[in-house]
Amino acid sequence: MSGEDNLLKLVEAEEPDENDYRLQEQVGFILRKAHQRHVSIFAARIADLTPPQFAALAKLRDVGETSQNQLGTLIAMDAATVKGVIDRLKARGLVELSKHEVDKRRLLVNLTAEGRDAVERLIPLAREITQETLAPLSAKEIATFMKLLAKLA
Amino acid sequence: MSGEDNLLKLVEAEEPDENDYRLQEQVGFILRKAHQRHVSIFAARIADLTPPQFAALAKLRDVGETSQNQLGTLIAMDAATVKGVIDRLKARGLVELSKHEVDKRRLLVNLTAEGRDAVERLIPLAREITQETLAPLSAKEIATFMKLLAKLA
DNA sequence: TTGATATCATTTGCATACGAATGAATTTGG
DNA sequence: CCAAATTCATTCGTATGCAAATGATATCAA
Repeated sequence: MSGEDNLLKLVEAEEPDENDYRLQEQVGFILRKAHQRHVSIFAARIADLTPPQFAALAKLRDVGETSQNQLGTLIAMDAATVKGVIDRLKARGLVELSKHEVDKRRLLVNLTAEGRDAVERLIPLAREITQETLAPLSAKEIATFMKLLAKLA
Repeated sequence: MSGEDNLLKLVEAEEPDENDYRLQEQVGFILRKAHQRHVSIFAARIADLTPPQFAALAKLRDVGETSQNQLGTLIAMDAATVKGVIDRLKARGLVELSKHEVDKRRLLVNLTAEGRDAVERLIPLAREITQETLAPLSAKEIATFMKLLAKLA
């Protein structure tokens, strides 16, 4: 092997082939597909609610009445997005809105009785959705995956 | 401990506490957040193109001219979505459309010279985006994570 | 106290994302 | 060969998701 060959190999090893970019192997692309698959599984099991809508209801069940903005922070939605989600839940009678007595900027959100019933009814299905999403992995793999995924999120 | 206590424990063990559903630990919720983080990193490095738009360009670079539908399959977008993406790329002169000579249903998509230049220029940035997205993980963790994520997608 | 800042909510505009319906063209099966 | 099924593309409606601008209110600091 000549010295030039060694140099070439070295360069290739340090600077991965310019012509070789595999979209299918990029984490962003696979993350997008994995998310799509999960949403699809969700829709198959819970047809009348989207994952963000369910997230809002589940979080309200946890924390009780909160401001719209605070809820958005808790479920990772910006103000514009959370407004749309809450509007639709309100239109369906699953949440109710009220004004904060002291801080007049805040819009308080809470579950209605119907909303609470809905969450309680859906939580078992949500557990199944989680299971089905993770079904391609073994129990051990699931533990590893969830740990690493949490680091990325 | 009474027999009733034992029964209670057994039931709790089989049927995980009804009142204990933690949204923050569900794979779908974390997957959504990880995806959001990636999109945010992407936008910070490549301001004038979205991840789906870049995916279309990168895939066209790989496979050359294809039908709009086929491209959608390759980058995991349904027909309605891919149409919008291609329309916007076309409006910016990055791809060009033509009709398939034989099969008149098909709309062929290809990179323009400008589109090809853009992809080549952006691929190094895309590599950096992948790296930054995975930065919270060690090299070993990255290998593990990508293997498991691929199984889920 | 008041002027600068910060926070909360809303609105607009743009870009995925997908189900469902439609129309045109092709392929398949009898 | 021809009717049925399939494929490709488009359109419509609905739902995130985010940046940027705006207005109202609250907090902070000089």
